[in-house]
Amino acid sequence: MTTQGNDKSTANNFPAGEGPSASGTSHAKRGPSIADVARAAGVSAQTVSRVSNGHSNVEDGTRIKVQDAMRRLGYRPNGAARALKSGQFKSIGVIMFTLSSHGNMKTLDAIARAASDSGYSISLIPMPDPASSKFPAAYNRLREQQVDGVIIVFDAHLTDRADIILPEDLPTVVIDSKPDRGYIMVDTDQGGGAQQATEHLLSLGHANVWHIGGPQASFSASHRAGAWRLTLNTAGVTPPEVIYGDWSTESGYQAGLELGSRPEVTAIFAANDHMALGAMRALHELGRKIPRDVSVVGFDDLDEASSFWPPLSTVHQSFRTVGRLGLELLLTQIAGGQAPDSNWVPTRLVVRESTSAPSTPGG
Amino acid sequence: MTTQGNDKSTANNFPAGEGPSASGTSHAKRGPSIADVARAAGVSAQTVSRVSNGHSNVEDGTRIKVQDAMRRLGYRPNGAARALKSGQFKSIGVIMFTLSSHGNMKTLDAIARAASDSGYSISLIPMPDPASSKFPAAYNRLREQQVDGVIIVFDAHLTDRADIILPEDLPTVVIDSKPDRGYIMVDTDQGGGAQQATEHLLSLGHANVWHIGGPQASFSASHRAGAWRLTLNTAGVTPPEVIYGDWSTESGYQAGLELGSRPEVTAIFAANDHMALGAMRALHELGRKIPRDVSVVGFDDLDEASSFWPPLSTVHQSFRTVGRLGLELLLTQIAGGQAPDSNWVPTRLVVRESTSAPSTPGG
DNA sequence: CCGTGGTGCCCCTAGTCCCTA
DNA sequence: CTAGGGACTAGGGGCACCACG
Repeated sequence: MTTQGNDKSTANNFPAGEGPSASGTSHAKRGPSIADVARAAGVSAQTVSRVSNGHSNVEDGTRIKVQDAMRRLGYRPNGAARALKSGQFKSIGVIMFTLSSHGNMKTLDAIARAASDSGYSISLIPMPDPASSKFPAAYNRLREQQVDGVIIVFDAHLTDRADIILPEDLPTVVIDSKPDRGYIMVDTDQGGGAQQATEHLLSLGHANVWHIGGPQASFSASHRAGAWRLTLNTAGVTPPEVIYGDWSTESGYQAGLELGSRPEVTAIFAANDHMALGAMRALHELGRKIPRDVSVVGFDDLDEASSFWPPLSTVHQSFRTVGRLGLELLLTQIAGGQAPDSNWVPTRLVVRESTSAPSTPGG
Repeated sequence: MTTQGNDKSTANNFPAGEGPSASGTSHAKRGPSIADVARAAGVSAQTVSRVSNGHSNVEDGTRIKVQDAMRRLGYRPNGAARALKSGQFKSIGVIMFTLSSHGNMKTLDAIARAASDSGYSISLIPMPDPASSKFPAAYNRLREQQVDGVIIVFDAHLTDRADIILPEDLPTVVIDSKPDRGYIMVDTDQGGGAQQATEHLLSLGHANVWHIGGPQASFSASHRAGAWRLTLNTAGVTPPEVIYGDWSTESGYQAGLELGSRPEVTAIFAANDHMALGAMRALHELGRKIPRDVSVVGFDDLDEASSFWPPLSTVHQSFRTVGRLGLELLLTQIAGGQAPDSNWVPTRLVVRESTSAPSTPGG
């Protein structure tokens, strides 16, 4: 008789007379559970579970009764309980260092959409501090949340990550241009893009191509610079010295002031659109016409690039494809499959009005 | 011998003889549980729980033993089990319509950082389709994930959302400029910003200020246009007709071509920086000097705005503050508190080089 | 053999009980 | 005797497994 429980509210008797419901957790509103639905439909909880998971061996009449009860009560399966039972949460963690960059945002967008399509949700962990010391903490937080896998988006701006160690017990995909250590990586084909840009300028008749590089410690930047150098060498041209920026428009501006003051400079390949924008501003100020006096090519193809003055010729990279592919590779791993280690997404040169043949013969 | 368990791991005998551990869920790698830690440390599971939750009544020696065992085993509390027990998952759902806008991204960044600081994680649901029909599905997915609250970021670009109904049983904050229906909202003070921009141009001596507006169905856009109109009226100036764009640089370019061809136009206030950029491109093409012939003010203060040609005077809005405040209001609700309905975050005018006094007397 | 109901367990923590100093 | 601290138990919601008609 102690646990008589003809309805739900029973199942434990309180020794002290106090009302049980007023104990602390008043704000945690719990929705209807599988048991409530079962009671309302006049079936057992297991049958409700079967309906909810689309199992086949349920009579049509029963199924309809149950679905009706679910709708009436506004039942939603409890993901936490499901995760506890199954060990899978249908959720993936995304670690990002900053959202305030065009590429990261696009990538995140693509990951989120692809995940949503696959029935996964995204748990986002921002890492304001690129210090590797904070890294394990982020990983641990994701593990606590029972994520099934992790995508790490290393920012192109991030420089020092030599000592970041990835745990091996959680499927992981890294979006970054540093293929080693045996993890799965995806990134834009930085080298291919830089080659396209450089070849474009050479084919227009420029005798040489100057390069405004990203920070030397950045892998994407060094890939771009390396391919630029190789392309020039292949064409029999001696690469001039690189002017290094830090990806910002301001650093591009500084580099532009320096290059613009040298009359032999007729073609500039900037490692990203922001620096290209800054360089163009410097060229404007120096009175050098674009593209008549100097041609400029960027890298990224920002949405605004077509509205720069003049509209910027640039290398388009598909962050969408990178994000989608990253998720795909992660799901493959989660399913226990083998994914290829290094994955490069091709770029596309977009020619606009910041490039033309040189008006004066170079050199 | 089957389950001999001479130590505490016992407590249940398996009816069928099968080994219990080998049952089916092979792919779901489960980490060490509280029981494993307890066994390793030679204490009970409850003591481990107390240590892990920082309760006070644990002897120092015991605590250290337990923490040591945790570290050795790489133990992480299981968030799903915790959520199941407590009803709170320390997780916030964020519904966004697009990440591909500067403002949304900044806002998300701010929300994510603030949430992280408060020990909450972010579950991101993208809504590619602004159709309201998809809306309940997104909400349901979040509810399944046991989120403690929801932040909805309505995109400024989104037009028709008349029939989106917010559930009442989950704390919700809306980031948008449409204060009604009794939900909690936060947004930039659109009107105040537009007023600052307009007053700036008037105070420079311009006889009138033309406006390139955002889409008419956008609340932020109509707030900005309304305040611009009111400011002109207050100054005794009859507002000219608005040229409507769709926030894109291209639409700004079109508007710029139209306004730039009219010699009486000496001052333009564009409803966002992208349209201002497009308009400036049109003015360049038409040969009208900025700011000598025409002054231009934008709205947003994009990072690149200082590198536009010329550097753009614009209204700075703090997405960071909006995001942070939104999260704060949500946490207040989750804690059962009362949050103010309408919250406006002030703007700041940033004067750069795209504005000056008119060189010729207007009109 | 199919459809249904009953039981145990996923992991954690609140509350209570019990032991020791 | 009290007080402090460790151990035990009971679910929280859902689903795999078996038993049963």
